[in-house]
Amino acid sequence: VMMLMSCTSTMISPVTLRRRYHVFSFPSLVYILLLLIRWEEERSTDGSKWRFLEHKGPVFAPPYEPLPDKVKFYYDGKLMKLSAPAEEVATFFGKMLDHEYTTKDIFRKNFFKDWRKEMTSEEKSKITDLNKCNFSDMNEYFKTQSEARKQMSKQEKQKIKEENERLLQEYGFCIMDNHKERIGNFRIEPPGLFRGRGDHPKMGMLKRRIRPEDIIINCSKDSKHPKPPQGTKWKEVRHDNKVTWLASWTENIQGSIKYIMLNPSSRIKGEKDWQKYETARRLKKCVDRIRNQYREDWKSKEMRIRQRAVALYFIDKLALRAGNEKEEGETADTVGCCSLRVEHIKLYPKMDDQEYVVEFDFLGKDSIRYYNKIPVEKRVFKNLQLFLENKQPEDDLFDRLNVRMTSMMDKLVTYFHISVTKNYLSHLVVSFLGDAADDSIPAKILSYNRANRAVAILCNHQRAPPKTFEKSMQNLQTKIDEKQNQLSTAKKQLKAAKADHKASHDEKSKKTLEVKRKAVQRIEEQLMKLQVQATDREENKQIALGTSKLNYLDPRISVAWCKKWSVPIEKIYNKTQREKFAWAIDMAEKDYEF
DNA sequence: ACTGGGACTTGCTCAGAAATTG
DNA sequence: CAATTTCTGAGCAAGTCCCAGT
Repeated sequence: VMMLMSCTSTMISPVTLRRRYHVFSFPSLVYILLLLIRWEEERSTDGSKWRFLEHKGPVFAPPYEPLPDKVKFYYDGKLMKLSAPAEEVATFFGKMLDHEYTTKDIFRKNFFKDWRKEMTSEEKSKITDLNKCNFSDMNEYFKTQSEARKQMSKQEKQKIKEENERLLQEYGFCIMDNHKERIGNFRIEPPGLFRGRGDHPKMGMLKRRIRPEDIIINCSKDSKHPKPPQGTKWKEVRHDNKVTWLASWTENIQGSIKYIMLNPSSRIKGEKDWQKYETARRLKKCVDRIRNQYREDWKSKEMRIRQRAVALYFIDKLALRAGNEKEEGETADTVGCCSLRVEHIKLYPKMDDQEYVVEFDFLGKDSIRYYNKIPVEKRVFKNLQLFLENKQPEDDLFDRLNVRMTSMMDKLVTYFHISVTKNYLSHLVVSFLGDAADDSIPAKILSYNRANRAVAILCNHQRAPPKTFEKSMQNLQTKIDEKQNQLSTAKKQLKAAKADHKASHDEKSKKTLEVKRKAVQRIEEQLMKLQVQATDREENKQIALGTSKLNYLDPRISVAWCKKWSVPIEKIYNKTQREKFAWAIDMAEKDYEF
């Protein structure tokens, strides 16, 4: 713990992230002026996040449009006209008829309960059984509608696009400390049915419509405050520069607060991101000592120290999440390291040719299954046996341990989670990204993706193989075969051309020879590209790369790697990603070391 | 010291855009 | 050019962590 504290105390001094603003779309003189002054400034030390903040407030969901009369609803086979509020909620369900959710008992039960609350007393007395409700006409209607939307003419589509663009220009940006910044989510979430993931006890509940009266606005005192829609009022307007959000409201399912915040490309998010990697980098310096320490702690007299040491070992080795406690019955039953229960692990003193194997099987974040078998050190194994003694399956594995047992524990776990995993992961990448000297660009990118994949696998970022995977794989294979045929044809032609040239030695045959040679080369390149693509896709079948690329890999490593091997940055980051990582692209030189 | 909840990051899903193919 | 496949971003749920109040 002391080691960690000494690590903490060398915190980076109040962030000074240099940021250059290359792009301005704001057509005002002010911004042209700002463009000329390259802006580099100190952040304050008192925890304030900004000095000036001005925005136009959120965009609300469009009001409910009642269904046309031709769309019918039947209860128990009989036609029924619903009141507008009841009808609106009914349409939420009607839209989802094809979704698996609507077959789930909990979903149906929760929906029905909340739906009844919106009914008139007359409706309430009639509609008592969801199974007797017929939403199929509604469902049909919405399908037709979306079909119609797809069939719209180019001009109509263009018009919608322009309208969206206008909304984005008006509400999608704010001014924070002299800069125009993109807002992440300026639209208020529309009403609908809550779609919790996994076995969520609240799935199907009505997510109510948010009104201006629910919204707290946050902006500078001296800014032009956003105007609430005509005839309405904000819940509150405050001026809190210790936080980064522009607006917030309380959601009715869990009672938690939702926010309107800036886009990842914004200064405020970029700085935070940069800080995260800097913390991880600093941890690199003391990680060895920490590892030695927790190994020592496996022998501690105190049970809670031993539990902590084993938990840390898991987090370190397997990149498990910390596992905060959560309220029972409020969310799906998922766990992380510290909240593992006896039922989630199995111990095998011997398994095949390995000793001391621990088998993990539990639902983690988003109810994604974590399944893993790993051999551990004898001492860890013995400790685990000890922790399991006299316990029921539903008891906590680490019963003496609480993520927040002490503030020290907080720090420790925090460090491990954000640092060790991430730090370690970045290391992994470095080693994977090591040598790419004479590979072609596609081959280099393959090796980049492999490094990315290694991280994703460690973090258990799985995905279901895409529905069309097999087919698209086959298509690719066909293409490869075709290319191969093409290649052999081209090679034959080349050979013929060579012979021809040898025989005649004239200019014309020389030219043909050159052309053929080029053709072979080109086809070979194309073939190679396809083969690399096939390998990449095959390896990527069950793994989602996005999250680790966006949140765990220090972008400066990627950028440096690109510079070092002359891989264009566009090959690994798309436009949005380049915006998010602008700070890293600006900062990292080819010799950057994590 | 403890705890509730506020703030912010992470991560999945799906619709629509873009690219590719026939 | 339409049909199909792939990619991208928006949307929002679900985590983590920290701070303020007791």
